[in-house]
Amino acid sequence: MRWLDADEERAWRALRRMMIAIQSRTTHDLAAIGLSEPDYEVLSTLSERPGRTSTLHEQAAKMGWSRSRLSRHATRMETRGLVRREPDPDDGRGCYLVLTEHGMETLEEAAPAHLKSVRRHVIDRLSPADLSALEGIARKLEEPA
Amino acid sequence: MRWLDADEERAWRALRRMMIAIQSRTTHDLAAIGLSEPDYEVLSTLSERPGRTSTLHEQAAKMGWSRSRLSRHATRMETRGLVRREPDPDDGRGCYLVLTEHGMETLEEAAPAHLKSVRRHVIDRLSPADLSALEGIARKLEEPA
DNA sequence: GGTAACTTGTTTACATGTCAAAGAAAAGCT
DNA sequence: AGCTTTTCTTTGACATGTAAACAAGTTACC
Repeated sequence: MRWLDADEERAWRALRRMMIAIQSRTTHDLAAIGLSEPDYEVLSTLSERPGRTSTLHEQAAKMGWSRSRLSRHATRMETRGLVRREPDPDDGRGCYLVLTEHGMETLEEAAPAHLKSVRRHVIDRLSPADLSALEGIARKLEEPA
Repeated sequence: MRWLDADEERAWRALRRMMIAIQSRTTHDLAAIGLSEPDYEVLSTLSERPGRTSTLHEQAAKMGWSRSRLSRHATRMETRGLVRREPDPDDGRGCYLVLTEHGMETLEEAAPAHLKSVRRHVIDRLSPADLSALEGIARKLEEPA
């Protein structure tokens, strides 16, 4: 068993703290405008679809969520008027998730704030060289297996 | 409002996917030996203390948790016999959290598996140069403000 | 057509986190 | 000392995630 040497240990700890910091800061900024990170993700991925619509399972797959999670979250967002469900005429089991007008307006209001948050906490802290290095490293780490 | 250019956008997306991947993989590996990420964090930070002990609020501060969260988590870990509470003789409000023998054994069994997981998903995927660059970038991003 | 196997979305039971407020104890001030 | 404020832990109410079971619809294969 080879333990982490000092460099590896420092890098791993810094990485952990970085992930927690980014997560909590962007979440906090979004919360200030009444959305959670998952809310924002649903709204933004849905808005990129033709007709602002997608079946639940397709949407869940695209976001990497369980169907159960999306079903629950959709219900919560539905009660807030951000999305609505519609039956799928081609598949009696299925069900479309549709971004409502209110959902679209909410997203359009939230997007600049979220962008500002990402800039402030991430992008604007790094040089172009850092950013490019980070992208390369992130790609190596996100790879499956 | 300045939007993200193509490079920034790619870097941000890669970073998000990276964070999710690391999180879910290390969590998954720990779960295989019966511990959650928070469990492991409590056990390992507690084990580094003299007497394997710490007051709840000190421990919470060290981990960056709310006291409420730690109190609940400690209760759950207590029912599993991993830690136990002891009154603080110097402060009637306070309460020590003590790593039990079973908690220590569990940690000693989990540590190599967790190390292997970190190596496999992070450290061993990166060159020493990458690792050093990552540490520098992470330090910039974790900085407050 | 008929049946078995799979998909899709929901739901139940539970794990885990948050916030706010309660209760007890300590510290600070006069 | 006496009173107020703070600190520490816990708890109630609730938000949100998972895994497994379920009902209903679709598909595959004979």
